[in-house]
Amino acid sequence: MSKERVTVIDIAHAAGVSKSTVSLVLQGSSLVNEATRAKVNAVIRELGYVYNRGAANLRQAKSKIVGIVVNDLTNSFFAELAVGVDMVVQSAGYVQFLSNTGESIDRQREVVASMREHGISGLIVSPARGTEAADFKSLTNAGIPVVIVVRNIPGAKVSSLVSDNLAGASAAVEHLASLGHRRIAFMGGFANTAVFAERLGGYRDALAKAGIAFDDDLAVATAPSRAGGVEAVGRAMLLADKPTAAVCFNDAVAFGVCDGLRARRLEPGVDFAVVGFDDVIEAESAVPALTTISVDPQGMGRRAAQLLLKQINSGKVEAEAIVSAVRLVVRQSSGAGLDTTARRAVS
Amino acid sequence: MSKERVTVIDIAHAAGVSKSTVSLVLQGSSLVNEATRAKVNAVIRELGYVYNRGAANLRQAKSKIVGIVVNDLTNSFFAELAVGVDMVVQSAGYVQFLSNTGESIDRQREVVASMREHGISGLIVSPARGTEAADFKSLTNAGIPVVIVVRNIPGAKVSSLVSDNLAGASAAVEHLASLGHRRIAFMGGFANTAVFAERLGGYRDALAKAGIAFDDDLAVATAPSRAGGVEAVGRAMLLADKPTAAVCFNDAVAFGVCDGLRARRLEPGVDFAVVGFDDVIEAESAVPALTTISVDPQGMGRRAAQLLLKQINSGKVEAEAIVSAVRLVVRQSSGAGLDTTARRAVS
DNA sequence: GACAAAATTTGGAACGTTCCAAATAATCAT
DNA sequence: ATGATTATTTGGAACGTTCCAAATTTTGTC
Repeated sequence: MSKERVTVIDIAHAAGVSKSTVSLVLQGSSLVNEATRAKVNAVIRELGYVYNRGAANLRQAKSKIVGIVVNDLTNSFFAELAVGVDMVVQSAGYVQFLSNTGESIDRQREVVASMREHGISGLIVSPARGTEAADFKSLTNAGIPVVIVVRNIPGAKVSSLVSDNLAGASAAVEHLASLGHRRIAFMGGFANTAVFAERLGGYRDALAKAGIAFDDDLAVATAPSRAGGVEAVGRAMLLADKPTAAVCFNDAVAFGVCDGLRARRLEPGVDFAVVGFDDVIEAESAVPALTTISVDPQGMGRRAAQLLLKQINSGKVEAEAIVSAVRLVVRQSSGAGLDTTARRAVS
Repeated sequence: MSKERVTVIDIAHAAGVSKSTVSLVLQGSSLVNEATRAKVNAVIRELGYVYNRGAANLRQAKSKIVGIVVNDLTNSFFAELAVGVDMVVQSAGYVQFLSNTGESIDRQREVVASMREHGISGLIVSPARGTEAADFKSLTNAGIPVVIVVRNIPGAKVSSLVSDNLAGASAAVEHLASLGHRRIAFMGGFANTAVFAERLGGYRDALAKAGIAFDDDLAVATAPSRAGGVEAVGRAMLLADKPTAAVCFNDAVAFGVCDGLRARRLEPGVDFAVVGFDDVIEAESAVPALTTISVDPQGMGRRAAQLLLKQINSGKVEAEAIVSAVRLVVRQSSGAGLDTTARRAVS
């Protein structure tokens, strides 16, 4: 077994029909007679035929393949985003190329080019830092829809789906202020990214609205990781006028901040309030459970995929910019009592 | 711009050569004259030609595409595994289909079939629970190499790459026993999986070797997640004769155990020793840093990919079973002092 | 300048599908 | 039965590449 590939012609011979008829059956056409359809299907099973999509694509030039490239799959936010995409892509009968760039622009360029050669009919990308609008020009010129997620690229004429970073950070600050905090830090994140700028912007806005002066020392930028959170809390606690609360760039940073606090014998949620951003799955089961801004990465992945599929099917590539609503989820880490289910709509 | 696809024939015309010559240039053949090569390459750039791998595959039947399917991308162990695979696959000029099954056998069957139709030339799979040896028969019959990772499937005639679960759990127990613990629990994991059986086996072996009787109450099976860890510690602490240490099914469980301990005002690494399994990235930066069995998922991903590529290139599909060595990484959570770098080879 | 040898180039014929236009078969109304 | 409809089936000709065998050009030798 396993010598030659079984082809549509083999099926045709064995079933005593023409290859055209077999093709019709394959695509579930209603033109073909019920009896022949059954016969052909039987032979297909019997000979163990497997459809060759490559050949089909060659003829029809529309491929049931999409690409997804993320900047850091190691980060569970992006892993969940990918899972969300996977879900809808899969049930639409598509299959996805997935690649990780690890923030490398070069890798990103390579994998996008490679995916293009392989004939993707759409691309979802969470761009590496430093990606420029021009980097997707060639795709869009070819009429291949592109959806940018998470990080927006100013000036790119493609669809985007980002979360409402401004409103989210703003709500976090407002929440902390309402609990009486005045020295609220902003911790973590690389300063030269759009997402950072937006979240920091929301933080400043809300501070102003609460009548609290912005203090440059309280905005401590570090890597957007758990280790970065540890570092941030270390730096902030060196200040003469220490903060009593922090809104963090993301949940990973927030977990790091909790770690750093405990290393200093401070109990997060009791001695110091911390709010995260993203609401990754661990946020709920951590101790203390993390108060955070829920952006539902999996949902974002699903929506991005739906948007992409819509564009693929509708032929026209009309850029659409969606900002995804976000909500504050109050849990223990901000010290606001034990009601895990309290939630407030934000945007 | 962007009306018709630019093809090899267009290039040929524009460069004043035949399509065969263009094809030769494309594959970097040494047969073609340096001057013509330059000319052709210039035209290729000028017209913005993009190679159509689908068409090429059709002719040559070998595809520069591999598939990877994992059972839970949300789990950072698997996300890292995927990143490892991605790295070597990418630099070998391949591109990968990646799909998540979420432990669904049906999804797994579907995506594998779909990938097959798309012409993958190899598959790496971390099988969903309940996968049977027969499920990959059709792939291997067609001469497509398959590498099973993480969870072995008894009886499957394909290559596998799993970590040395027995030696790992054994080393963890030995470590705890050497610190004076006698009531050592085994926490987390679904009881009906091969990995669970192996780790529990290692636990029992080491217990016996240390002259400690196995106590059924101390083996508490739960979901292999953070929440499962919280649950496990909850159940164990109900016992009259409480444990003083635990080796956990994996790091996620271990983190949950730490959470659960803290919720009971016990400090992990001080009042109770915990050892994880996997050594995910967070293990190092958590507080307390987690003593764990390092299996280096990214490294496993890389090795799996290398093994697969080797098999793809060598044509022959000779099943190979690799068990990947594992080592104990001693950090704070087991209460063995503060030397983070202490490490011991295990298998 | 003629011949052989080496280097380079080149037309088809694949690869496995889908599509089109046209052929054939079945059904219907008269 | 007969012609008109309608339902089904069917041969090529694509799609964009690679491969083969053969043709052509260049180079080398005497």
